[in-house]
This record gives sequence, structure tokens and C-alpha cells, in this order.
Amino acid sequence: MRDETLSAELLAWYDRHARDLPWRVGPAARAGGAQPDPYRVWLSEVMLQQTTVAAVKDYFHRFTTRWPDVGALAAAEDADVMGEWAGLGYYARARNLLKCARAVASEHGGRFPDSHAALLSLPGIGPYTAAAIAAIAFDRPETVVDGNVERVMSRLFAVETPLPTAKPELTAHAARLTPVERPGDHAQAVMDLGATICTPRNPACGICPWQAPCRARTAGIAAELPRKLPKKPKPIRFGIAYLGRRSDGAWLLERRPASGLLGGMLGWPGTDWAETAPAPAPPVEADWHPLGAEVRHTFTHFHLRLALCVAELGPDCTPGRGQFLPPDAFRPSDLPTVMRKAFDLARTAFATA
DNA sequence: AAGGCGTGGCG
DNA sequence: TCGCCAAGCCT
Repeated sequence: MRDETLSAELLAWYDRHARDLPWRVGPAARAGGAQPDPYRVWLSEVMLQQTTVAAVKDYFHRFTTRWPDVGALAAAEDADVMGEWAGLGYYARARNLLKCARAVASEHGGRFPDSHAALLSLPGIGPYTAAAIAAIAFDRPETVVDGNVERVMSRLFAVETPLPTAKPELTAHAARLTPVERPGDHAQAVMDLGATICTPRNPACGICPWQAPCRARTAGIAAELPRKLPKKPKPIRFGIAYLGRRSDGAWLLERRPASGLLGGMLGWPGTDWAETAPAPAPPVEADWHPLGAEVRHTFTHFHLRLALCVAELGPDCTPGRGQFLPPDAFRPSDLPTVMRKAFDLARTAFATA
């Protein structure tokens, strides 16, 4: 059965405390008839997948400045989009972002569909994002369930079953609270609550609009929820990267395969990353010098220790892999973070050589 | 249907 | 220093 009492209390809080975000139409403007741009809602939601608001803001501004609408993005070069996404992580999102933009442009006349089912069929749009776009951009009564909602529901109803087992139960709770009126504001309100008050650690229960009905707070276990299954330890992997600079200043880089880790991104040629020390595998015969420092970087499922080799390459150098990018065609900011760390260390070495 | 897939901030 | 965590999706 539906319970809109709780939502009414939350919306009253949201009307006073909604965060001002670049992609958001606030409750006052929305009440005045303003509608969010589905393109901006979609772009922000994809960027926000497993990513904090603070990390997304600058990327969102750069993307919307460079590609103001879905048609412009659909017409962009792959390398430009991947370069603009560099540093934000989870690069499959960028690959699917382009696929989705092109699908909207070619199959939907340049307009985002407004139904959950149609949105779900687009690349990079899963259950959460489809519901978020339908609710926020089109004010459809969809139930949005992300990590925030799971945490808030687990506390509000004191669900002690660990995630991900508890997910269906938490989704059912969230669905009961979804109002027919203002479902978009409701969705954003629950997520704002989770992001600012019902936080993972040290939740600010004293100022929470749901402090009275919250069963975890009553039981004194709010900070312990949601419970989660233990995680596997991350192994350490080792690799070597080769940073070669030609005498004219061009750097030897390569485009990584279109799928897998850092898929589609620019990177330095090198060995595979394995749990045992790699055999040297330079991309071209040269006087490679090992760098004293190594890059340490942690991915989702392993720690990487990346040894670096640098070399000055001759003007007629013809490498077996990769391509030379002249200085005016190479922005270090186009590199994923692990590769940019390597560049920063090597650049220092060249500068002092 | 578990596991692959980035990064930065925080306690 | 280190584990945890963030507006998940795909295979």
C-alpha cells in the first residue's frame, strides 16, 4: 500500500533545503512551470553513476559548453569525447554515452524518450538511470533506487539484511513512498537527504526531517546500516610503461582496445599488468632508462605498481606499436589518471635531464 | 549472476 | 596509510 505522508514531510524539507546543482531545476522554478532539459538530466545522471557531485561539476560544465545538446554530442569525434571524459573514470560510461547520443539522434529524432522502458533500452541507461530521467525530466511516477535510497530506506525501516540481498526489499519500501505528485522532486529529495544528512558515516539524525519515523534511529543503529557483505581483498599487479619523446617533442602514445580496463582511452605503450613481475617489452628499440619512481594506483579490483622507462627517440624512429602525438595535439588532461600520473613523473625526469 | 570496471575524498 | 565509499551498468 502506498504511503504519501512521509513523502509530504520530505518534500517540505526539500522545498527549503534543495541543493543548487547545475543540472537541476529547483522546486520553486519547477512549481513556476520550468522543465529540466532531458539532455542535461541524462548527462548528469550518467556522470553521477558511482561518482560524487563534487567530481562531476567541472566535467558537466565542460561537456555542456562544448556539446550543448544531444545532436552536437552525437556528431562529436570519439577521441574528443573520451579525452573530455578522461579522469572521471568508468570509461565504458563515455563509450556508451556516445552510443546513446547517436541512438537518440538517429532513432528518436533527437529527443529523449520519456518512458522507463524506452530509456532502459538505450546504451548506458540501466534501471536507476531510466527511472531518474523519467522522474526528474518528465515527472513520471517512477521509483528511483540508488545507493542513497538504499541507505535511507534501510535506516528508515531498520532493514538488517545485508546488501545486495536486501535490494528488493528496499526497492519495495522506496516504491511505497513514491508520490503521484512531484515524483521528480521526491526522487531528488531522497537522494539529497542521503547525500547531506543520512550519510554513510556520522548521519546527522538530529536535523533529519524523518527522525521521528526512522526505526534505525529509534533502535540506535542508524550508523550501522545498511549492512554489507564483506569484500574481497585487492591483489597487487605489476607492469612497465614506456614514455618515449621524439626530438621534435612528440610523445609515443597508443589508443587502448575498445573494451576492458581503460578501454578506448589514450595510454603509454607497455606490458600487461599481472601479479608477477613483467618481462621488458619496449615498443621500439631505444636507449630506455628506468625511472627511479613508480606509479602507484588503485583500480576497482587491484592495486597497480607501474614501473616507468623513458627514452629520447630519433626523428626517424618507427615504433612497432602506438603513434606519435605532436605537442599541439596532445593534452595531458586527455589521459586517464593512471597514465597522467606516469606522464607527470616522466616529465620531471625529462626536465632535469 | 558474480565480477569487471576509476577515481578522489574522507575518517 | 588504508579501507570504505559515491546519483550503476554490462556481460
